[in-house]
Amino acid sequence: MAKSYDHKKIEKKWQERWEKQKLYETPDAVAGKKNFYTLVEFPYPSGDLHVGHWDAFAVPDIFARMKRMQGFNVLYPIGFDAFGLPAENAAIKRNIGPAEWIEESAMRMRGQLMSMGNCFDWSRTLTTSEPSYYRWTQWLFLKFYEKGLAYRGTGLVNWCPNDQTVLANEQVVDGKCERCAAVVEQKELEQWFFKIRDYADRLISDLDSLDWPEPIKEAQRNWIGRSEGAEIDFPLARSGEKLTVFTTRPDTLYGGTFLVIAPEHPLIASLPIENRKEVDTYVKKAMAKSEIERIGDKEKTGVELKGVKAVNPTTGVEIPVWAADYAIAHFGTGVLFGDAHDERDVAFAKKYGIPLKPTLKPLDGSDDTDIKNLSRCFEGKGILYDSGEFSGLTSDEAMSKITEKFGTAKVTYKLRDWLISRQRYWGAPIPIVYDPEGRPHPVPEEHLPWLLPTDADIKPKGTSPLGSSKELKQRVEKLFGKGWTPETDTMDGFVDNSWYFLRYIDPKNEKEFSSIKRQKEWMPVQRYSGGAEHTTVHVLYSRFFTKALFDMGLTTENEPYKVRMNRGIILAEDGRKMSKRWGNTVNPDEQVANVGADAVRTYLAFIGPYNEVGSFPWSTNGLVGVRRFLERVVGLSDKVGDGHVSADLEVLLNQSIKKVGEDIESMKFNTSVSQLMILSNELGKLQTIPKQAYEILLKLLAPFVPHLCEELWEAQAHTGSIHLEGWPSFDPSKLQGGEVTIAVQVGGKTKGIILAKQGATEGEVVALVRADQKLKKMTPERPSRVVFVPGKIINFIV
RNA sequence: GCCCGGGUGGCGGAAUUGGUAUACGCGCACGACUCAAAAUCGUGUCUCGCAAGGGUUGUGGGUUCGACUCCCACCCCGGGCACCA
Repeated sequence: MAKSYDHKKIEKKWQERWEKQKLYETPDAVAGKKNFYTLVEFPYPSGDLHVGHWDAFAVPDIFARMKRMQGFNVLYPIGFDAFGLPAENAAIKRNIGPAEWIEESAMRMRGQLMSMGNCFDWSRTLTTSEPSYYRWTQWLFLKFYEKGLAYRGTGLVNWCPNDQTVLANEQVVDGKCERCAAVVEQKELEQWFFKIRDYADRLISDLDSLDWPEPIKEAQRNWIGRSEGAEIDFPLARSGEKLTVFTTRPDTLYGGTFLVIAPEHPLIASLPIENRKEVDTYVKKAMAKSEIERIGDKEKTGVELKGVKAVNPTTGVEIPVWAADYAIAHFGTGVLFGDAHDERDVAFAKKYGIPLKPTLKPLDGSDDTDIKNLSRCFEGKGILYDSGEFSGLTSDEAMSKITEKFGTAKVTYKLRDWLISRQRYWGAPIPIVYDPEGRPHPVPEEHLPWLLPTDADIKPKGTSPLGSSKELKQRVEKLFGKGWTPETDTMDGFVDNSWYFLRYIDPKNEKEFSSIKRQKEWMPVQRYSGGAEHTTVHVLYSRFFTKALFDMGLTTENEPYKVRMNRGIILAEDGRKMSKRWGNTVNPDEQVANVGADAVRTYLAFIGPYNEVGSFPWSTNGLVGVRRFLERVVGLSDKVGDGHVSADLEVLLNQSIKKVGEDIESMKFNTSVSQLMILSNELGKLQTIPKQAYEILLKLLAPFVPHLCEELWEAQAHTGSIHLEGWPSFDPSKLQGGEVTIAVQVGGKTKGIILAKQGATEGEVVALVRADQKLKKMTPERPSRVVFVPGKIINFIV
């Protein structure tokens, strides 16, 4: 009869005791222990924890706990990402103030987080919307401003008509707002930006040295979108002006028969255009289109800038200039030359009857009539002709030579500077004030935190809510003088969370945002896991922050995260995404009430490989299976006694210690759980379970099942916490028993297995096969060859 | 279109990195216990075959004594970028 397993009682008991004993408070340094920083993305206070949160926080806790047992001083912190759109929208939906909402929901979530039984150090917790935190967000803004990395710029920006604010490029997914899915519009506005583009090269090249999964690196490279090419000046005929184009294919320059300028290009306004009215109409129409419409429109449109002629610098030929919306204002120079070796240029030229001039033939010398008569567009690299002194060269040879003669080598990026202004209330106020002439000035440090006023009308209405605050207006006039006005935009929430990991390690510091001393003790983060959707947003931004601060001497690291991992997602039982709309959500609180936090944690660990991004359907049956496993472990304790550890059991114990430890280290929790099941199944077969063996099982299981293992450990007459025990070590010489199984093959096909003593020679194994009734018949008597892999395979080749 | 992953039972997934494919769990079937059911325990469970045997890791080829693993071509799924010059 198995002992009862009252998870509610056990989990409550140990959570209280841990808190009382401050078991998980992490000192900055412990003699004889190395510091180890492991991090998970902190939640925004949504009011309720869902299964995804359990997957995000309770599963990596297994890793943190093993590291603790392995003798590291482990920091596993948690806090709330409380500023920003999600939190504010949640508050507005419930019709209460964001500050109240944050307080209320953070309190409830804290309780839910506690129920996971994680080894979070709550003494270091932080909330980004608290003045003690955001004063440092503002301080960092001022540092960026000082270094010219924060600037005010005018240009076309993404505008979400639903959230009533501008958005960074990273927050626009397929032309829609990532939060509310409204189609994003383009607006010409003056906004604050961070110069992340200055770091584009380093953000790419430093990836090489990082031990990160390739897909994450690749996604960042794609996002930054580095292109090498050349800038080439095309002088305008009968004018001192010129248009500069960017191209990645300077080898086709001789065939450049027209220029294309982006409709939004500011230069259009100043060019001597004869058909000004027509052009202006086109520009207006193009700009009214959303990004989605523009991309969706396969048909290219454009208008010729009559009266404007550019000169191809290679030939001196005058060529027409067109405005067309397939040219993008913010890529390269916003101007390109059209030629016969680019599909888009050819399609455009054919539509409008612009002449084309092919200048490349295939490298292999194959027939190129179809290319010459323009029935096929050849985009590859080839051999040049009709290209002056460069005729006969290959594209690769010609590119650098033509660049040298007519232009300058240049690198450009898809990445745009980070737009950080938000026309919303719930964010850190940008610490800038304007003098009566409208010039910006930083708010002096002594006035930080530059408090978010409480008297503003927070409803989003397209202009910054802070503009409605009398208190802020008066504050500015009082401090700076009559006619001075405040900046009324707040900062993007992603600014707050670009540096939070540096605050956990020095959370109470009132003099610095994060001291170098603490950074030296803790940084870099050894393991960082989070959602795949943050790859080109938060992860990129925080890398940029770290690098910028590193250059200012404010951080010790050039890269914040030693290892970054993206987590998969937990689907509903029906294989779809969990959604209130489908009514298929799983409430973790209910599951915890039914089977306990320990079972839920272990089930999520068991569901699939944590180190791979996948989608895993929830299975209540699977959860029950894990609960049964834990009940069996409880049942085992009845049979624990002073038994002798057999040779076979010793091998299994050593194998288990190795497997479980290694798999936790690489976040393959599913296979460590499987090994623990194997071990406990084997122990269950014994009449008496040696105490020593049972206690090894408990220690290996403790990171997964922290409450129950503590209870069972105490029942074995221990007074200290199992979580303060050392992680078991294995003896590499005892990973194999005296006997090994050897597969017997004929021509590579397995016919059976044979048991041989460890270290058996080929002759001995052959003799065993000959002695086996069944195998004797199947194996050739006179094989042409025998392949023998000691301890593994004997292969008879006919 | 370019670039990353991936394709293994009814399902989630294993496979010591070239060496017994399908571990572990779920589900299912049968049995034990029970008046019965649930729970629990036991046995079985890739496939064809009564068996002896044979076949099987998306498809087709190749390398090798031996391929889920390496190479080539193709198909499909997931993800990133995308009128980026």
